[in-house]
Amino acid sequence: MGHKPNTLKVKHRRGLWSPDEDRKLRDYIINNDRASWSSIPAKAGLQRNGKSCRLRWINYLRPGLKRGTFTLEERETVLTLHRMLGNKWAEISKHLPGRTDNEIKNYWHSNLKSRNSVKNEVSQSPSAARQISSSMSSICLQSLKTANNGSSLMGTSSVGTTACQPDTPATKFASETLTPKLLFAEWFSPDRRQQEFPDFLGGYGEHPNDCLNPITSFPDYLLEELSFEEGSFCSNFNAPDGLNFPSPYELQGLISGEEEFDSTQKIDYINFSDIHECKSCL
DNA sequence: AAGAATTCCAACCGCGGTCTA
DNA sequence: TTAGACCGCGGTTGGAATTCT
Repeated sequence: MGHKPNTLKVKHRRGLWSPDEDRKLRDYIINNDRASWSSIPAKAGLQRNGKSCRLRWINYLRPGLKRGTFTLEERETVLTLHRMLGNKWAEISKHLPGRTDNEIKNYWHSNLKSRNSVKNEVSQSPSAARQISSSMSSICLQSLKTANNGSSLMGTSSVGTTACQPDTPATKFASETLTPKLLFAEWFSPDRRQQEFPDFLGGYGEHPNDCLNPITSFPDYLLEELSFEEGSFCSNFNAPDGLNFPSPYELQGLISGEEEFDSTQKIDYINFSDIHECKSCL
C-alpha cells in the first residue's frame, strides 16, 4: 500500500450517484489496474472521495451482485447467522452470494429485527428449536449422505463411510443448523478464491478482502454456471478442468479442524442439483 | 386529493486495524 | 518506534418511495 500524501484539495460531490458517475467509475475500474481508492476519483474524472467510490463499487457496481428481494433461504440464512455471529454483517455476507453487507444490514433492520424477537420467543420452545434445527441440518446430512453413497454430490473420490453416523464431525456440524450455503461458501472462500483465481479480479485483487463476496470476482464461466435465480442457490455445476474441491472426507477434516485443505489433490466435481433436490424435500 | 407517517435503502461517518516510510 | 495514509466495518442518517388517514 503506497502512502502518497494526498495533496489535492478537491471539493467532493456528495449524495446520490448519477448514471454518468457510475459509468465513469465502472469503466475506470474495469479498464485499469487497481489503484488506491483515494487516487481513483481523480483518475476516473470524478469529484467524489475515494471512500465514496469504494462504497459505490462494492455495494452497487460490482459484477455479480444480486438485486431484489431476499429469498426465504436467504432470510433463514441471515437469521441463523445473525444468531450465531451477531452484527457481523461482512461475515454474514460472505455466506450470501451476491448480497453486500450493507444490503444485509438494511434488510435486517427493516425486515427481520422486529420480527425476529417474535421468532426468538418461538425458538425458546425446545420442540420448535428442534424442528427448525433438524429441517436445516437435514440438508447438510442429506448432502453428505449422497456423497458417501458414491453418487453425484462429490463424485467418486475416496470417501470415508462415517459422515452420517452419529457423533461424527460432519453430523455434529450439520446438527448445528448450518445450511448448505455455508458449506458452499466455505469452498468458495475469499482466501481460496484468491489462491485459485488470482487473475480473475480484473486487476482488483491486491487484497483478498477487496471483494468479500465469494462470487463477485469469479470468472464469467463460473458466474454463468452458477444460477442465481431467485429462490435457488444451487444448480447443476461442473467445474472446468483444473479446479479442485474438497472431497467429503476432506470436508469432515476441515469441519472438525483436523485437516487442512489440499488444493493440489485431484478430486471430482460437485453436482449441486442434489442439494437442490434435497431442499425440495423439506 | 393531499398531507402525515412509515418504510426502505443508498450513502455517509467515525473508529480501529494495517501497512509503510 | 511512530506518524500518517489507507482500508474495512458497523452504526447512523437522509431522502425518496410507499402506505395510511
